[in-house]
Amino acid sequence: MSADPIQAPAPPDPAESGIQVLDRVVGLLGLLGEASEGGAQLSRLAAGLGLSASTAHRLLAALEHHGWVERVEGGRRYRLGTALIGLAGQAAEGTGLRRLCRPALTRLTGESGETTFLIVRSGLNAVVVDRQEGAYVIESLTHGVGGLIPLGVGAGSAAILASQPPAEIEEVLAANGVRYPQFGTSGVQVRRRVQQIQQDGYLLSEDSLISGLAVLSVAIRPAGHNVTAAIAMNFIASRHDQAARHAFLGLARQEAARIEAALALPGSLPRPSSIGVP
Amino acid sequence: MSADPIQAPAPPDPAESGIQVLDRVVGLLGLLGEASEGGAQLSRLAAGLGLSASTAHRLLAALEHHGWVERVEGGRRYRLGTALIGLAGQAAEGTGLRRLCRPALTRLTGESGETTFLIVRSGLNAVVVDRQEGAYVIESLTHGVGGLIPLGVGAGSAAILASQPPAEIEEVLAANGVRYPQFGTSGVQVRRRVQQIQQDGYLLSEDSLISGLAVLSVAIRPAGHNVTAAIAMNFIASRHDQAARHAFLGLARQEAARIEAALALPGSLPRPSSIGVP
DNA sequence: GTAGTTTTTCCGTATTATGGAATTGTCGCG
DNA sequence: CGCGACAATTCCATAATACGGAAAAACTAC
Repeated sequence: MSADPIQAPAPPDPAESGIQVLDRVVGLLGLLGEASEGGAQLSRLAAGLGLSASTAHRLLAALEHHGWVERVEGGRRYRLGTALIGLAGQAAEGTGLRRLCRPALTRLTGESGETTFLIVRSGLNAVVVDRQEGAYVIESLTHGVGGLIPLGVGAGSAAILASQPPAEIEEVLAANGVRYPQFGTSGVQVRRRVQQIQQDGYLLSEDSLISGLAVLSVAIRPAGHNVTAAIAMNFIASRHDQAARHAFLGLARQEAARIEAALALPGSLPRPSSIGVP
Repeated sequence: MSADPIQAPAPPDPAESGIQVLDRVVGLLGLLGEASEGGAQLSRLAAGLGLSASTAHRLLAALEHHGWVERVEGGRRYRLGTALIGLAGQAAEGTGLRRLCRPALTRLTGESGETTFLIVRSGLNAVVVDRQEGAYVIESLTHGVGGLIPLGVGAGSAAILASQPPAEIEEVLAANGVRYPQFGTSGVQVRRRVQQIQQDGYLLSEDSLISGLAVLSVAIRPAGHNVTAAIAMNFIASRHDQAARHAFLGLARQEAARIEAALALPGSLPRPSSIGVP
């Protein structure tokens, strides 16, 4: 017999890691993240992952014990816990990138009065690591720190994608293809934009997903490291003329260059201080 | 024999949850969070938790697979991964509190030019859920979004503690007692401050941990819910006189009241929109 | 070039998580 | 107000899972 009739040759599910408890926990947290507002109920979660109710319950209880999951006021529904926020803070600080870039973001927001973002790659997504609010809050910009965006969608995210090696770009495009339509774009569009960025070294676009909103982004590509991050700005198109926008672009490129230079020096990342507590 | 000589009666470690893989993962991530900058190496992590090297390796590999852990450039050291940042963003948005409070923070920062924080309880800690940067960046304020502070230390954190039921307060004070000295304070001081807040309903202090830095905080105590959050402001004392500080306090109390009112209405939390992507 | 340390892989074992079944709790409807 | 249906929780025997010792490989230091 050429094929073993009983033992299927272990189909390697890309979502599995070798430790199922972890896979399941990750799955649960993922579902909880999607579940909006009122939280998710046990049975849905269990069904969503193909778990028995008892297993789901046991895992959730353990997660709750660690503060990774909370029960919504009423008592019966689950939601992501605040302990995760703390972990993430440490993760964001971990590379030191946020600390290094914050002054740049502050300066950019100060000069322009617009909202600036620091964005980093995370697998197939880009994640907002820091954000400085501009003078005018743009209502539709709901992506705060921790916001996830498919790699390629949006200015900063596209800039990061554009600075990946070609093979990597193709992989991402293939993997994210199905998600693009949900975000009002397409693989073709993303590819075009990426090429544009590779050519120019930046993105400055008047016609973002939201009409009247201009976007701008510059990738941060330090020499030695492979941190691929980007600085992005979103602003109301009508508030500035083309000259002003190009001025902002210049500032952003300057800040990016400064950060790249700082990263080139070993030990450049400033150390944290533990006092000064709100 | 009165005591069983072999089977110790399962000493219930408060850090254990019933699922050891999870406990160990939490432990690993905790250590990784403390490990600064260059990351942590496998052997230290394993030793820190009393694990065999192989177990630690297997767990870390699985975590890396999920993006919860990354390997620092060189290749051999570990650090927290960006996927956690994404999770946290969802956690922070989960309650809807951040979305609800952001306009308030923006207004407060706009009026005062100072940095404002939204802080929420997380177990024995308070965690910074949102932060709006003031016009002047105060260098020593390193606590960005996700920053962890022992409950009772710092203005916002103390305000949250003060709004807990008395028994709870005692528990927290007992548990956190040993940590206070590390943060330049003491259980006695914290208790005094908490009583002050309970009496006044707010905290306005000129003598924070950092000289020349004034702090201000107001708890958010919605009627039905038990969300205990706080708004805090840190500002340079010399930039304002006492009258101005009291004006800011008034604004903050007003915003807190507005938020409490909004929380009282069911369905008050605004829904997220998925467009508007940096 | 060699000795020592750290990381990674392998694999038999027993500890651990599993899920079916039973119990308790909660909600909706007659 | 009480019954029926559904969801959550607890219990427990089972086997699948994660464990860690040992050996190999990779890397560092000397």
